Amino acid sequence: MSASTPTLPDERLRDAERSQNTILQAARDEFAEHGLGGARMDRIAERAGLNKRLIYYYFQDKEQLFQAVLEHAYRHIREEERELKLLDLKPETALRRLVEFTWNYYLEHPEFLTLLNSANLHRARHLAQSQRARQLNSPLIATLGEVLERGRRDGTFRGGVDPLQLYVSIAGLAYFYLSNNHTLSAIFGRDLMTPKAHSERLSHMCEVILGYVLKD
Amino acid sequence: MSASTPTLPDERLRDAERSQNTILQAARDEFAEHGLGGARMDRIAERAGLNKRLIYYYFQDKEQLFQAVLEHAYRHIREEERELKLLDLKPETALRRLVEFTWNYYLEHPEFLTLLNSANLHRARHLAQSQRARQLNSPLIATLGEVLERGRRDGTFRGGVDPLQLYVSIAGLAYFYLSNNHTLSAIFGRDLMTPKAHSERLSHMCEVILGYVLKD
Amino acid sequence: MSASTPTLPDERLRDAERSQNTILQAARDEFAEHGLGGARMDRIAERAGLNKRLIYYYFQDKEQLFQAVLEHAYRHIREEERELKLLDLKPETALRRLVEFTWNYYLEHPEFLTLLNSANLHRARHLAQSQRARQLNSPLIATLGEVLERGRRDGTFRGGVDPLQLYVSIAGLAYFYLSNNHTLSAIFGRDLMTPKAHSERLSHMCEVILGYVLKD
Amino acid sequence: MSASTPTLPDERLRDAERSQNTILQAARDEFAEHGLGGARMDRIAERAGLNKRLIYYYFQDKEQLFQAVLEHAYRHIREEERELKLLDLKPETALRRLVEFTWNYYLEHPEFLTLLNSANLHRARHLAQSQRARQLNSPLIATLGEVLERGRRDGTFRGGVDPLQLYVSIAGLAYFYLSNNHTLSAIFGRDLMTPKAHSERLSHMCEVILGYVLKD
DNA sequence: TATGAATGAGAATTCATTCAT
DNA sequence: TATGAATGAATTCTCATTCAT
Repeated sequence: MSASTPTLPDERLRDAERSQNTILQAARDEFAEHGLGGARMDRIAERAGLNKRLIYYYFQDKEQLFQAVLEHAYRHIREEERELKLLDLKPETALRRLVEFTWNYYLEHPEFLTLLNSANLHRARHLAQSQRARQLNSPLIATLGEVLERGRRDGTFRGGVDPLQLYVSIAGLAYFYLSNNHTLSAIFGRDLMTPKAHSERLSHMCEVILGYVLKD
Repeated sequence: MSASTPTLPDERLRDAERSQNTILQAARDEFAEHGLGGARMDRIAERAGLNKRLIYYYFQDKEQLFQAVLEHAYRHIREEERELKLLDLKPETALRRLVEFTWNYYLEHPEFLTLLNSANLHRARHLAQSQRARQLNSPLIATLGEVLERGRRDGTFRGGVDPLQLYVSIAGLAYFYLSNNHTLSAIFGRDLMTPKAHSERLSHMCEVILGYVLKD
Repeated sequence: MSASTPTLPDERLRDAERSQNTILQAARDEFAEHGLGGARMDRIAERAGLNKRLIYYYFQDKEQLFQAVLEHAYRHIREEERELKLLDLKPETALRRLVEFTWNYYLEHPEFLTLLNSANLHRARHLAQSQRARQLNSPLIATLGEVLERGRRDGTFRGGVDPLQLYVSIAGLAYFYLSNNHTLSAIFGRDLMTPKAHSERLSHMCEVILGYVLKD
Repeated sequence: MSASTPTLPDERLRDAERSQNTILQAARDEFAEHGLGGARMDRIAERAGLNKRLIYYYFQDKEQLFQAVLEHAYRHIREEERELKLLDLKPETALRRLVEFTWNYYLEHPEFLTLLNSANLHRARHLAQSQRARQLNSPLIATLGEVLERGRRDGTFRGGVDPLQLYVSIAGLAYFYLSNNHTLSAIFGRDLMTPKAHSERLSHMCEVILGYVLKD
């Protein structure tokens, strides 16, 4: 039946790719929910609705699967960052946009945060082993440096700001709030995940970052 | 001396307590290094130099052991925070001191960061189940609020600063840098853990936080 | 023959089924010999000549394995009971045949007795949880009732005999002798398991039961 | 305080004896509820409200504790049987009384049934090792033989009845009903443990046994 | 007599992974 | 490409028992 149609090879390829993607998403969710140590290959197969053996067929083992998931996650955020086109905006707007983007991305992709945590728990060896690690090296720091320089030149920004430090700060302001919201909520008894709380946090972040960079 | 004295019963007590503390420290290290899912009860016993069975004797199971470790870690940082005596200092100094303390504590207690990560991965259920959770609720936010208020009144600080937001920001600036240093280093190709890098980060944090709070 | 035919998939199926049956028999023997509490999963695997993991693969855990064994045992005796075709015999012969069958079945299936003991020690929760419990409800009581009624009508049997009471009595007469033969032997110093003793017991049982049911 | 009173040695002895009895009762309940394999020394200590070490002090190990429990149980039923004074009654009354006693004893001492089951599961090796085993050998069979003989002589009983067979039958009629009531109830869907059901069973038992022994 | 601390051997169960088709 | 069957090495947890006082 299907053997007689010429589209088979392509279809098979597409099926193969689709299977890999299904596995990748299932794995991402499982790793995000349980961490690398707590993730179960059985559950990944179940989530994917595919045979467990297939995971090994495509990804060799749990470690390499995690690595693939991690690469995927990085590639995704990098692509979105590229879409920002910060250099098309005036420096202050660009910076504000970066802060907003970072906040919103973390908010909408909580799995990214836990994946990062897992990666760091394992001392980022999955990135070190990744041949694509360099591709993950975002041009964002360079772009941010250019934004800061332009701002300094047009007099709106102070000078002497290290773009890497600034980037880490922007990320940290969003990350800690979202990644640790469970312990924070438990201890301070305040729900940090309401829409109102979210918008207050974003305002706060903008004030802190722009207050630091803007001249007077 | 103690061998001939009636302190023997006490020593027995002390042994039990010492064993529990030894287990607690070993568990803290193991959980910090491998996360809750990756930690091994065998290794904890080995680290403690005690029989594995004893862990169950004192802590029932892995979950409750983790909970005890977490409570312990929180109690420790809360005690240190209390020592800061921020209200004895003038507001600007107090704030700077809090930033420095936070940075140094995280730097010297990397296990605290990974324990927090694990706790959050499990949605802080170990804190939720802890009857001491409330005691962990540090008076720090209230103290910080008082510092901010004093600064506002004496004209050095701006008004309208939410102490919880500020605390989360201070923590976040330190936390992200240290907790994620492996992925950051891997991706940006810069060693963030040299003494020089550390002192630069602390300077940056102070500038950001004080720049935000100080008037003009 | 089968190796060259398209029955291969079937063989695979048969392997799974065969493995499950092998496990079931090994488990039955182990449970019969040591009770539920004393049975060892390791030994079951060894008896079956299969990997221990496979037991969990097919039966989830020890409890469900026991349940499966119990269902199996009941199904088996019920099938044999059905073969008796008591309604094809005249009442007295039918009753005698039931007594003989019960005695012989218990004698030849000592594992059935200990399985029942284990099941009762656990308050029959394995049957309560069994969805097939009702299927195990043999039509024997109804059949026996019919036999008793026919005997009453043709004047050989007395009336007013509760078939359930009678069934329990028949079973009890055989069960206690065989199930408790070790303590009985130890205490009364008489070997109850010689062929002669067996045939004497069966005679006694027939006399008791038929003496009770037969008119004068 | 207590060291100065002369009653101390006695008191201590009495305490020792009391402790042993407490342990014995706790053990009996635990073994009855869970069987030998399922019983837990920890739970026995807990039930007794005494330190676990003390059990070993008095009973050496689990096996010997079980043996002691078993001996105790046998001694108890034998004492009660002796109280029956069957030889003071006329044969028919004596036999009826034995049936009633057996039923009631099993009904009021369900632990005896499960202890017997455990003992038999272990092939009565605890009785074989017991030096008191012979003492457990009840004179009941001899007594029952005498009752039967008297009945035969006075023309109320048939001859040729083996007292051991009869005793096993009496016990079996009660035992199976009570010991297996959980599986019987589950399968036949009839509650066998109501007072009404109990009295019906006892009537049935008397009819069966006396119907068998009484002439015509 | 009595007890809390400690232990080694084992027991159920889990998990990543491979086999065979 | 896809899958159900099978496995060995852990892993958590349990249990009877002993130590030390």
